[in-house]
Amino acid sequence: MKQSDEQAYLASYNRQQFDAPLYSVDIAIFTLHDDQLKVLLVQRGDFPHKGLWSLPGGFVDLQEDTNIDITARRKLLTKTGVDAPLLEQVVSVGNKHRDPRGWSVTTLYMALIPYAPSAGFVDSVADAQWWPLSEALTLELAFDHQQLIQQARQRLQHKTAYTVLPLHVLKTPFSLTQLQQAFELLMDKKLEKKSFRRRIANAELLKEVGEGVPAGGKGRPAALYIPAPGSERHLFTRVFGD
Amino acid sequence: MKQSDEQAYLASYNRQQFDAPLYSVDIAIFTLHDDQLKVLLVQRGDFPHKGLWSLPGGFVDLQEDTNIDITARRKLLTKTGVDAPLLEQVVSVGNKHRDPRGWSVTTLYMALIPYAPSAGFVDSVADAQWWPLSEALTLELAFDHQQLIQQARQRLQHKTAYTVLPLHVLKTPFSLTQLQQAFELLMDKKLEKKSFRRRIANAELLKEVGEGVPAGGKGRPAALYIPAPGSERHLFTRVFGD
DNA sequence: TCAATAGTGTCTATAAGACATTATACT
DNA sequence: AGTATAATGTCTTATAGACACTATTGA
Repeated sequence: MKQSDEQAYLASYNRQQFDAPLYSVDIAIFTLHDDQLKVLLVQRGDFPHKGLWSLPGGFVDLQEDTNIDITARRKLLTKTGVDAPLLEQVVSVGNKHRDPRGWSVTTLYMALIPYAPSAGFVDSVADAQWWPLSEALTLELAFDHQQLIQQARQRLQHKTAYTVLPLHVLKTPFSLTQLQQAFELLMDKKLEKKSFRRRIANAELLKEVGEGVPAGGKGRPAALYIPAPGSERHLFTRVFGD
Repeated sequence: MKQSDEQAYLASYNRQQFDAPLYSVDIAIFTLHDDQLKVLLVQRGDFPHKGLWSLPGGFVDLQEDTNIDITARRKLLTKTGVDAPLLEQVVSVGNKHRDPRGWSVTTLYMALIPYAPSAGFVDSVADAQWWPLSEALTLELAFDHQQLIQQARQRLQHKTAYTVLPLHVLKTPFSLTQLQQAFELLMDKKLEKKSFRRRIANAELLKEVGEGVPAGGKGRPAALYIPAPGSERHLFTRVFGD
């Protein structure tokens, strides 16, 4: 009978009975290009804030989406043409004022992808564009997306110090010099070459797969590597570059 | 005119026009008591899952709450009598199946508080109770709260390795032995006494404020400490107990 | 003096910082 | 040979682990 009480309650439950906040997801996708950290923005085609640049994102499709990770991936794909298999949740922000339509909550995701494969695709979407982060930080963005970008960037910087997150922005195979440059750009900090290589070598995260041309086309050829399986989940017990 | 277009849009915007997920916050509050990590649970008085134990939490009050942190703090206070000034966001979980009423998103918060001050208060709220974590993990809890507790516990354990989170579960003043016990219980791992004390001393996080009785009432009295201002934000560059 | 708890000394192991040196390619 | 880039050697420094030792209290 307790069981049937619950069923009666659910049968008569009306989701619209209580006023609820708007709920959305937003995605900060970063990449490296021209020795710069770039973020993908889309120009809003609808109100509110029509015409302003913003993070890709949007509302949950209650029929199609089974969870919010899927919502984030779908929104990113349809709005920008970019597919990011590894979206990481950063934070949720919810308050009365961030959206002119009223009380609103968003869950912010972050991801890193190599530049080339997506660039072609993105270029075909007229209103999606990679922005150098330094420029993006000076734009007037929709909603509180300026702050969201900064939170994502902070998480990025922090996590780079004890994970191998930068692996995700490189096309494979890559050289150790390229990997170090990726770390340096994501951390916004120069690293000692020897320390860097020791750390990577000791962790046994990479597989050597041959040789390639050096950076700049001159000099000694560099050994090339691909990530070893499971390497993305490696955690260092000591932060880097302190 | 672009401005007035936007205003016309907002004036005619109907929040109920699109079906939205339910949105709630849930809070996992931990404390230490009887040498055990405990979590605060409330017994559900309403459907769904009436009668089951659950994390305190609930829906946003669009009139009263200005942001979700405030929602979390208010829900915790009204449901359990506990006021936690430092709620930390853990993760948001949203999917089609976690709530029988349909698509639902929750933002999970976590906090640590000293046992005594709240315990009295909590005891007066009939349906709120501290549970040893080991027991809580065997209970049938409402919704996906079993998994939420585990995620909060994991974050707790992880953060204890590079912050001074355990400071928050102690009544001040405390001895270094008590502090070490707090670390050990939160990390679920024994620590070397000398390493622990060296680490704390080097970080200059504590202020000595006298002497007190030793643990167990026997033996040499222990020096007592309080946290120095700003110590809660200290980050170690090397994880502990590895 | 013994038991119990608080606190210190000291040696080793690990990994990062600094920076000099060697290696391999192209012109 | 000269230059550019890749890769390594090695000394110093910082901090954790291990564990023995001393210090201070009450019974």
